Amino acid sequence: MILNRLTKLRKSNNWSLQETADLLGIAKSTYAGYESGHRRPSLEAIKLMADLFQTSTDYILGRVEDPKFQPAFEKTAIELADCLFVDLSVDGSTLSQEEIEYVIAFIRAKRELGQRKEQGKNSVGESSYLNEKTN
Amino acid sequence: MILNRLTKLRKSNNWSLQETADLLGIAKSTYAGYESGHRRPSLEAIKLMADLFQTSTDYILGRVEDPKFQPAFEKTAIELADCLFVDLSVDGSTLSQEEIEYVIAFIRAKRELGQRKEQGKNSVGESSYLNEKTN
DNA sequence: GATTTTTATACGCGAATCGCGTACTATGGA
DNA sequence: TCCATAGTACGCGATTCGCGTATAAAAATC
Repeated sequence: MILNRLTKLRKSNNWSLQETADLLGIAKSTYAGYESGHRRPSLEAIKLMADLFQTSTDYILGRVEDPKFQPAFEKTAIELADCLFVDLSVDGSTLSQEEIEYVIAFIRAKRELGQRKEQGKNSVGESSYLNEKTN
Repeated sequence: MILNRLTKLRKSNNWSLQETADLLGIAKSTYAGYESGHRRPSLEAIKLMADLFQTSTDYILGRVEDPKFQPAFEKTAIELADCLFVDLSVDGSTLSQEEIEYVIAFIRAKRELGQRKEQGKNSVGESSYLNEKTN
């Protein structure tokens, strides 16, 4: 069982622990225990969560990587806050959930400051300093 | 959890209860309890059986009908610097190439500062203290 | 047919742990 | 400041899990 996945699934729906627990019909502390690793869900709880999060028990238990039964790149645009299908990485190491949240906040702040670049456009200008790290 | 499925899976391999229990590394009476319904498997046991019988936990738990239905196993790790083929977005608007470069620089700077502020929060695996300075 | 081996089922008990209530801290808004 | 919400952690009662063991049926061996 992979702890981060539950948290990620819950946050992708913008649910609090209390909300999620209510939807599952269990106590908040119980569900919180699942996410923190203090408690492990029963078989029923696993199934309920798979239903609620619209994924599979195999994904929650860590047997498969893909939460959905569809290709990861079906969509061309991946919303960062909702990026369950892929792991993003920088310099080879995967971004943690917290880092992703920082990035989102960073982007928002940057846009807030009036740095409004064209949004739908892609200027494919390769930058040189990005490739300084070689594997 | 659907009782008959375990028995069918076991017999399709022509295994006895003892054989199956040995393969799973549990007591015969324990596994027999799963089939008879007297006992319910733990999360580990469910995963072990899914592996052994080459099916999914969802099938054993009765969430899907097809025992051979496995989700796509495409490991999707996107290196941000190389993700020209997919669009990332925040709040619905696509990140420009320049923004992505800023994000990469942001992440690198953040990691450079040493991310020891968080402890035991996200542990990918069992050891949470081991990977603070790996490569 | 009798004896031994294998298979399947069920019971009882000690140990493990599940789920809940509760308390605590941190954060943000009125 | 006060209050509400979010997240975390602890203790306890009750559930039940996993094992050994016993029993019965079936199969195999002689």
